[in-house]
Amino acid sequence: MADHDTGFHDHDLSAGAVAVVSGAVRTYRVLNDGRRQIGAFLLPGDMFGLEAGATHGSSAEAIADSVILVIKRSAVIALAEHDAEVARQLWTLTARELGRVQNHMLLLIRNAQERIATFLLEMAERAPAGDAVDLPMSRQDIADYLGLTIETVSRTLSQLEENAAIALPTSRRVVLRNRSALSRLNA
Amino acid sequence: MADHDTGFHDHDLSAGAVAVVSGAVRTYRVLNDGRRQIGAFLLPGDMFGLEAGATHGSSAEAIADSVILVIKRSAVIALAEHDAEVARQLWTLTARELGRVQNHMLLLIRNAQERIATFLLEMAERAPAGDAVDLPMSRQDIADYLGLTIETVSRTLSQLEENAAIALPTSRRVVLRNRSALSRLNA
DNA sequence: CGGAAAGTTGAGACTAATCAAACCTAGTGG
DNA sequence: CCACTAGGTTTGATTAGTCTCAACTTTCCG
Repeated sequence: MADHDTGFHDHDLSAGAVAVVSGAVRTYRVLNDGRRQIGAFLLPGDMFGLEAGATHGSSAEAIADSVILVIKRSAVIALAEHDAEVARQLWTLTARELGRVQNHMLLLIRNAQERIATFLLEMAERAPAGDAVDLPMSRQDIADYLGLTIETVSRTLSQLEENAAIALPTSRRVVLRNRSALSRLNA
Repeated sequence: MADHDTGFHDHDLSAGAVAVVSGAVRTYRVLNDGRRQIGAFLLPGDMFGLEAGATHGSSAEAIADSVILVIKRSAVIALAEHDAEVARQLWTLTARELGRVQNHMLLLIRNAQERIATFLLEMAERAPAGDAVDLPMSRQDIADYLGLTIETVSRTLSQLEENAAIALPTSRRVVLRNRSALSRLNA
């Protein structure tokens, strides 16, 4: 029922769902005109692809060296046919994902500073602990997640650094210096 | 298990879900700063509020004179405990809603013309038939659904009328004159 | 080292928001 | 039946925020 894979690329989720063991994965959809919208960043412990019969054309892709568990969706669904508890958990999983996407939608009607602030707080929440966050993704990924351009992402991070809300020891490492300032932006 | 109500106002969905019999309903969330995001417009036959344990603070509100069925969520969930078919349908419902929200999210990263065009095609698809669409909602509702301002909604509709893509006999009535032009905008 | 890729910064263009005024349209009361 | 009003809508002028295009800087790796 489960298989594993390392550093996989461009997995279309039609056959299987994925569970991230280590590393990081992005899920995304591509519009006709080439624009890419990243739906989620998956960190170790996260799963994706079991939620819907049709996860609506989403694909998944490793960002960094990752260990991934690929799960045959058909097997899980067959299991749910006979086990009410599995069925209930699938529903819960889908409902949770729905809530996450609804929140992400609210993010997209806010301005650049608010989006970045929310993103940083979100990542910090999921990271081990403390105020230092290691971002596994590129600026382009952040941009596609937040509906912005790389330039705006970069500029906004620089602004937050000037305001002493964060520090950027390296481009992939962010230190939250003033969480309440960030929270104020997190409407 | 079900009750009915006419012209209801401001229903918070925590206790019950709703099914629209006639009229129209909007579902929405309000941000801390007062901005409102409309999640969906419900037309006769549509349901809402059974999807998630927590539909994440959404409320529902009638737009026009409506007949609404209010459903006790707890009753449905109790039913699903014992009936696998009901459970499966709840899951399907949630999955479908997830797909809808994902599409709505993609809408929000597009420009005003594209958002309006997509919205009009979406409404036309759900309306009885033909090229004439009666919008049950105000410009403010459309704006809050699309993440725009009323002025931009109004201006964009006027532009589409100038381009002969649509006609606006009255502000609430839209005639699709050139669907392919609208579809071209619907990336 | 040296080159390529990723990230940052700058200047200008462009889209949508904001602020403000004018314009319907549907009710209301004279 | 006709002004009058109130709400929603449209239009206009200006501003603010983000994108685009371009140059420059840093980091990563051979």
